[in-house]
Amino acid sequence: MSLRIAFMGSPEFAVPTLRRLIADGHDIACVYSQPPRPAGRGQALRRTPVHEAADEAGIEVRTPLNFKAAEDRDAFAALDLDAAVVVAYGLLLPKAILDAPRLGCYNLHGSLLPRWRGAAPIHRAIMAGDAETGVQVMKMDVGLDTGPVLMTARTPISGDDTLLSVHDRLADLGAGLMSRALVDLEAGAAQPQPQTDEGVTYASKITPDEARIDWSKPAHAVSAHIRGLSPFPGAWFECDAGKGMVRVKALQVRTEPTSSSGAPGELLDDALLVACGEGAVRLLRLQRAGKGPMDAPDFLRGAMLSKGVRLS
RNA sequence: CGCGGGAUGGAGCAGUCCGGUAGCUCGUCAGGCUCAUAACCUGAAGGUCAGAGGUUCAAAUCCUCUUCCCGCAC
Repeated sequence: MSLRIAFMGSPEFAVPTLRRLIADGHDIACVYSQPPRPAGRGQALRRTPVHEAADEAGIEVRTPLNFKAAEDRDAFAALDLDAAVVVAYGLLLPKAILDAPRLGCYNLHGSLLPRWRGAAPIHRAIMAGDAETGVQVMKMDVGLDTGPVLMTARTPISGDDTLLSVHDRLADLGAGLMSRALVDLEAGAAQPQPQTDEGVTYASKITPDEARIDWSKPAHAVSAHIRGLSPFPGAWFECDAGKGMVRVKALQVRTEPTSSSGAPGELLDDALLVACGEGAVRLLRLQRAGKGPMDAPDFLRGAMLSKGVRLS
């Protein structure tokens, strides 16, 4: 009861699935991941989380830049696979790769397709205020997240959810989902359903300038924006907390009904209730540049931010 | 050696430029007030100022090195 597979993935999101497939007893012939790159402070070369997990498990790791070279394609074909499992690998796979495994290549994607095809589906779903999202196992074709869907797991997005909470939930759900999908595949019971043509949206990468908070948007939109980017890369604003303008990330937030009104960004009380274009949000957890994350009461002890101050 | 900020009682900060008694807002503990309280009043405990070396009559503060944390960029 096991398949010979290659696992292709890079970030933390993919790790639970890799671990699950190892635990399921599949024959993981090889792990593919993005090559180690200079990253973080100090620019040290860093392996991807999937790379590290594979090393721990003693599985061979390959890190080709792409599959344009014939030798990389041949090396993949030579693995003689039943299937390849792809989770946030970071490369579009050419047809030669997709066709190499006996049963094809299967992708775990963090949205309810065809909504949020592409790079940042979880961020985008929360930022857009979606009430629900999920993970799906899809048989890959040459398009960007366009293949037919085998299995779906759904989860609601609450007003307290952040990128982190939804990310972790989907990563766990996804591991179980992929595990079951492989069982079906092995049994020949999988029935891929083509995606609909309606409701297609694309989840482009988050750019630095769109992480800045726009207080003139309605409260629910400000909240969704903050939560969709928390804790990484972090939605931010600037304010003068006593020593000049400082950059501050908002990590957790709650919309709150308010009778008072103010200019967008204005503090409506002494506990970080911020006026938005419509309604208000209360900041619950924040992090200013150079400091660690902290809850609002701690933040307020050190920062002189009282009613009437304007955040920008 | 990519750029930058930081380490001060349990928490968050000021003090560092211009060396000279360890401060603030909270928390904790004790007592008081109150029908009562996370409110209020009074008092107390709690710090080798990240570590090491140097300068000095004297270092949280100036100089050198080390460790750890974080923001940006990637």
